[in-house]
Amino acid sequence: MALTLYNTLTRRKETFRPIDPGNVRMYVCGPTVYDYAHIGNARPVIVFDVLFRLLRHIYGEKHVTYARNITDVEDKINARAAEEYPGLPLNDAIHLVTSKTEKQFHADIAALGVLPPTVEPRATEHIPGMVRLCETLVANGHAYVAEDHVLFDVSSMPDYGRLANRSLVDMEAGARVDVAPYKKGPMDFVLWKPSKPGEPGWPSPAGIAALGRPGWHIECSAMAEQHLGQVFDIHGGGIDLVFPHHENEIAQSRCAHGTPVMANYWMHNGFLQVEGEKMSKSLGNFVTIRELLETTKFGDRSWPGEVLRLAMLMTHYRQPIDWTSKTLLEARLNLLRWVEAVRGSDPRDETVSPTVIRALENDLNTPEVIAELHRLARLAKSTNQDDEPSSAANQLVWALNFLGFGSHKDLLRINEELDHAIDAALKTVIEKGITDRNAARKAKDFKEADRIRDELSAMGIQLKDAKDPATGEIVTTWEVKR
RNA sequence: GGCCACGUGGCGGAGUGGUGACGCAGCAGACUGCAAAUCUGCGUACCCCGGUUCAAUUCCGGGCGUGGCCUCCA
Repeated sequence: MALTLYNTLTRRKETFRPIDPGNVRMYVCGPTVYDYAHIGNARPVIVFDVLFRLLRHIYGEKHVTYARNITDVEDKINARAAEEYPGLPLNDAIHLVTSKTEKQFHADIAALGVLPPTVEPRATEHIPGMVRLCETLVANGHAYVAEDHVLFDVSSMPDYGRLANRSLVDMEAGARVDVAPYKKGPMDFVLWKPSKPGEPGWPSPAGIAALGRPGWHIECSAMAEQHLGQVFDIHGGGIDLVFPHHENEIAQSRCAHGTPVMANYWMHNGFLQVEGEKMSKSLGNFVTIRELLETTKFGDRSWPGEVLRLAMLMTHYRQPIDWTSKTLLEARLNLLRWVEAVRGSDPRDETVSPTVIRALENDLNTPEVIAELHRLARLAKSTNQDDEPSSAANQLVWALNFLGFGSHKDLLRINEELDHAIDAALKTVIEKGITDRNAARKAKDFKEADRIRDELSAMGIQLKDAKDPATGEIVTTWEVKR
């Protein structure tokens, strides 16, 4: 089956046909680095990581270029820098904020099993490209200079609004923004603006004498052009970026290059809510990736990155997702189950279940993938040899690996973390309890056996008795209560 | 006000013009000294009102509800 993707441009699922199968190119809007990434930021990062992995599987690792940018010039960064380092020159403070935040971001998403993109361009390293775009747009009549700003003239582009599916007339009718007096049209947007003294500034385009800095959208146009070319295959991001960010990127790039499209396929992940409400600092439900990984702030426990990743993939990427501790518990339970199913296996020949690939090829239907993982786990744990448990376990290992949950070894480590993360002293107590209890059971002193079991249970340790299928002996294991 | 999504069983969550998602919870059986765990099996659904159709949860129209965008936002 061919890869099919939902395209926001056409509002339907389409067969994916790359411009050049030898170099499939994808751009995804990355973070603006001024603060810890929150769990909503993690969604596109994970979703497009899955797509990246799938594209590499289909076209070959060397034939996919994935660019995910870092925006390190922006008003919020300036504000944060001034606030955090009031004693430093602004530009030094900005550098501290952006480099620190970028490091945090990389550490956070690495914990989520996200592969590094092929290139990770920074906005500040692409200022000349932005200046050139401005120059071109002014020269060809799509932009104009006013009060040291360069503004895009939306009336110069007949199909402006096509991605967001709205006409200029609609937007102006619904406008509720004060229009800057120097704008020709109310929807015109800034490509370049003057810097205030002390702010980061670069030599301006189009004969503007004052130092300036880029507007919000231009950085993506410049970085995409440099790393992927004027027209490329896939452009992704959160659905809230459709308008104005992506619409304006399209306007700038297409009008500068004279191309009918910027990217052939536009993909957008759905919005994330937290416990049924919009995530916001004022509601107090704002939650960062790092808090989920390292603190017990959400759901009274910390969560391994694999659990967060799975929770994100349990809902289809275009659907809204409600981020709840219940969802995380369910993800954790599923993961434990799968890890248990592959624990004793010895995976060799790499075979990713065709069902998994087929489900992903259908517009990244990860819930269907998860159903297949459950099926494989059931077979792997089946006692019926006709089900070929070892083959199923092997497939499960490779499917999980393919989806970014790590190698077989990593999976066993997850199990250790989720199940046996307990200090050595307590482990000794548990082992002794099991030995004593089994002795008591042999002596038919069930009162004593149950007392030991209850005592461990009160400590949060669950004993599990299982029959060894070969010998018929009862083997007792334990886990931290789920 | 304009535009765009979404509304599936107790819960989460796929999908489909006519029969099965899947998971959790629940119920039953096997196992167990009894439990738990595990294994096996089972049930219940498609917001409301019209329309199209032999047939609609699925397509179309209207309504209601929730969310998003129109201003920084993944």
